[in-house]
Amino acid sequence: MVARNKTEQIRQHIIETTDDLLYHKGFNLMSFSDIAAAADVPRGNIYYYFKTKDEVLTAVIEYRIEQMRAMLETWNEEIKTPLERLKRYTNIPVIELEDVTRYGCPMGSLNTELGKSQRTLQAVSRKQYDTFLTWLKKQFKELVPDGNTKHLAMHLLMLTQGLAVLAQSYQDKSLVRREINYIETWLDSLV
Amino acid sequence: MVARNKTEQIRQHIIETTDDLLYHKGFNLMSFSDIAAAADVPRGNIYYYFKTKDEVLTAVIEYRIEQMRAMLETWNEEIKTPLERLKRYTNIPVIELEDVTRYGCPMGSLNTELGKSQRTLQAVSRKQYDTFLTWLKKQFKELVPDGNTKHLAMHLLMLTQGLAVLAQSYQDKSLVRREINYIETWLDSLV
DNA sequence: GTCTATATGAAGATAGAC
DNA sequence: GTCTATCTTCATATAGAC
Repeated sequence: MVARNKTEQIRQHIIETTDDLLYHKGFNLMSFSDIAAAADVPRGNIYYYFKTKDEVLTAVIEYRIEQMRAMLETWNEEIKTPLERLKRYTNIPVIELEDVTRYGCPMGSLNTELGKSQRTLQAVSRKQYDTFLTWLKKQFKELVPDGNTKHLAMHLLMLTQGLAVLAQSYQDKSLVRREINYIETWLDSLV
Repeated sequence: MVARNKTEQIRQHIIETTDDLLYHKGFNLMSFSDIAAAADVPRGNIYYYFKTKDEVLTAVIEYRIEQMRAMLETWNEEIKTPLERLKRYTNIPVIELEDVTRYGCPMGSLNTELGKSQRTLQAVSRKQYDTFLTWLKKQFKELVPDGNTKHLAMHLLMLTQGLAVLAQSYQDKSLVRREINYIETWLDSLV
């Protein structure tokens, strides 16, 4: 989605700065004041672009999913084998090591927060998982045609989520590297 | 810790009702009004027992850890082999299936929430993990004396955390059962 | 010790001047 | 379209009557 006029540009700018803010503070501790300050837009103006905080969240999730799809599309083109593609996915926490050990997984931490008592919003957030899962299933289907691709995709996602939770809790980078190695070994064993 | 006088009894009662509340709503969405209502204590009275919300949290975590220690002590006495003890731990999510699929892991979800921008409180919450990890290390030490018990304990904890995150996100009970089976197979393979 | 009333601040959201 | 001033609500926290 390309921002056309000025309103669209500012709206897009708010979405992009709020993306980080949401990751760093979580949804419930992220206020409109925070959003306005981060985007450098006057406090009351945010309401011209978004009616409610829920609407901001939805827009940010949509933006994230667009980014993810573009990334996965690039991987599809540039990485030739499903095994290497799965390893590329697996290595996200290593590449994002600083952020993962500090703030956890952007998808997982948000889902966990919203799942308690904001399930409508959690359903929105969960679409991030869905996007990855669909792609992961395709890769597993290519890698092990006879396997249960749904379970395999879920399993891999689960491993990365558990690792992100503990990596953040203990600020432990070596745990990330170690567990990612295990996952790669497991992927190799499937071929 | 046994509640002696009436003040101690009420304080203890507040802690126990807040334990569930914290699990179901999370820390930042749990208000003093919620706490007072759940414990059936007049709103302002809570401040007679706890000066701040942080203090309530600390008391609840201490209570949880007491409970955990008692539970682990019972397991030590009643379950004879380290393998069976580790499987007993592993099966917590199956036994707590309704809660885990609805609210996630009480330790993990709290750690994730507090880890964003309340790291002092997160350090308090993390002691829950520490308590389990210490016990898990002991069991692995007995099971595989030559293994890296610290890594094994972390790995097992990580698996249960990942499973809780996804189980809650998708409200998926079969995922819990399936993944617990994998973990048990893995434990068996270590012997 | 117990409870009510209230102070204080920050949140989400809105009205309306420019 | 842009921004300020403000409304309302609800949060944590306190003062002080009983």
